[in-house]
Amino acid sequence: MSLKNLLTERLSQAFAAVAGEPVDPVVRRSRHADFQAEGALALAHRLGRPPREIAAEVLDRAVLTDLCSAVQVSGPGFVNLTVAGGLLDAQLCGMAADARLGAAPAGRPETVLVDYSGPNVAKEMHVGHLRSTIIGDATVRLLDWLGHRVIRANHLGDWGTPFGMLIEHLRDLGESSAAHELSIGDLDSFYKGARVKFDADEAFRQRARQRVVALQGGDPETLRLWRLLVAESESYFLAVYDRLGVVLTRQDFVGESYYNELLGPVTDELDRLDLLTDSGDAACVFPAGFLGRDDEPLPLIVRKRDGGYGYPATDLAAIRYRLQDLGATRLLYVVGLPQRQHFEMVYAVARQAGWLRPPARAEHIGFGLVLGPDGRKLASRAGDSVKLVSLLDEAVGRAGALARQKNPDLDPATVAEVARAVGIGAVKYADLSNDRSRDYVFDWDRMLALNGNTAPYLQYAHARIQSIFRRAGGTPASGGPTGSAPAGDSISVTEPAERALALELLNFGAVIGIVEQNLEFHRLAGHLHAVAVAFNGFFEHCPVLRADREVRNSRLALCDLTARVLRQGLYLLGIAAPNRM
RNA sequence: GCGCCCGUAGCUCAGCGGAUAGAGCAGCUGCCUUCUAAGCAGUUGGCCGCAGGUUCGAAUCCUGCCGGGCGCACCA
Repeated sequence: MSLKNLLTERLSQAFAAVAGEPVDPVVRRSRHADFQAEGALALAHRLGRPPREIAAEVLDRAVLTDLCSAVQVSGPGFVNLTVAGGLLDAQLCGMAADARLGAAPAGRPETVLVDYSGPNVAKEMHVGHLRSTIIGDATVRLLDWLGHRVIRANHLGDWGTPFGMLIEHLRDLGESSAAHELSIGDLDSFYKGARVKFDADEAFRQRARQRVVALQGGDPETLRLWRLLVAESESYFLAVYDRLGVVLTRQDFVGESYYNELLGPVTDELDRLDLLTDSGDAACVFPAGFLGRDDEPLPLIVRKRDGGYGYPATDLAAIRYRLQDLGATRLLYVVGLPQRQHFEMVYAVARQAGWLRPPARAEHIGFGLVLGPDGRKLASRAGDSVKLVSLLDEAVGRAGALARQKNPDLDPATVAEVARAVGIGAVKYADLSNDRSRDYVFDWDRMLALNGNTAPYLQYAHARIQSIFRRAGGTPASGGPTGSAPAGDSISVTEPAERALALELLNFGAVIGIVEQNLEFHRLAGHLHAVAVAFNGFFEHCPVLRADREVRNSRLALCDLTARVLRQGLYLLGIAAPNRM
């Protein structure tokens, strides 16, 4: 049990005795002690007694001698709690012996579907896909680690009218040269080539339209060409994901086209349920509570006037499939904030149709924009969106230059490895360390800085620990992302810097539990940063290798535990922790 | 017009009901014969957009303004 819970439990009993009813002691971390209990303040009004008097009586009745080395009433009525060293030691040892580092596995594992990344076939991946891919990846890693059954859903844009134009362009170029252009990742010029012809050439436009009809009609040759486009794009996306270090695989690609045959049946079902309204020849659902301009009810257009289906229909088919066929009880849509209303409407319809029922729920994991230094949406000098691969190349390039400059002793292979870990890690961390719902400013110098709340700072703390173990003449017991339990040396913290580090480390499990619920990864990032800060303080003030044997072993164990927390935390964010840098 | 997100130090951001609002950068000061100074320690800097309200207590909750961004029927 966590320190906070232990303290809460004991204090609850004392508070209940004083108040004559259950009271939350409200235990929090404190600047004035290790923890503080604030419950007396809230109680004062109800009991009509001064809060300090209540706090004093609570302390009188509370059994805390085995948990705290000092307790004190302070300020207007806070109870300040200093955790006993022995308790810290025991907690640290327990944590060190736990492969999960004190993070509770899911109490009730469920099937979670995460919809993220979602690039468009035959189009370049750009910064617009960055956040969804990174946040989705972290979501998948965390929930999977906690023992949930996680289904990764990469909802590719692989269907729709643009494919008429793209397939015709493919035929014009010839399959082999088109495939070549696509396989080298030059999707931009392929798409633009098609676009230019479509805009300028009436004959091409005609062919494109007919091709759309053929595609929707299931013409075998058209489908073959379409599959070629999709397959080439998928290969390209996989290369980008590999570079990014994202766990998406080809099996996770379930594009919009997958739902084509479900569109009719879903529409029929909505009709049977009497949810469908004919509105100007379009088949619409009007979920309650959604109003558009001029206060008219806002429709979700299931079938367009021309008989075609748009993305609302696909999203409805997908949500039904995910709930009914895949059995997901938690649906996470990692999609930009602007689409908030659209998804709220989809969920509302799914609820009205009876598909989305508790305990199943759907959540929009929305996020803001990536801004350039000018405070506007990040764009290239030419004004168009920045290719994701060029962004990653630059990240690795900059990190490599920094690595060579800061640590000239590294051999080229290590530099390459460090450059990748640091460069890609910096980009991901810059994203995940900010509140999802806000826009954030993309700034190379800041995200690659060794100071502050950055990936390199955390990675550096980890590398310093590994350096200690190299010099100690042995490798730390832990190796993988989760690691195994260390040698079993007992930990004993005495110095203030050790205590500060211990208190941060012991917070890991609670933070994981919170992020499991709200998927606010900046809280995990903030925790890891606090751990790294505490470690660097410890590193400065508490020699490890020069200490006497007993202290040395204890500190080595503390170092290993710190490394494991950093490594596991970074792993959950999708970031590598190199052993040297 | 309606709805959503956001206004915290010069800059980039935490904090989202509790004690004197915290980091990093930028500025100023110290610390490398000692486990990676890619570090540490110190210091300067804030009517928490404005105004009401709720509360023993508000940056945090409610209401109304002001400012910025984004959505709101057949493109995804």
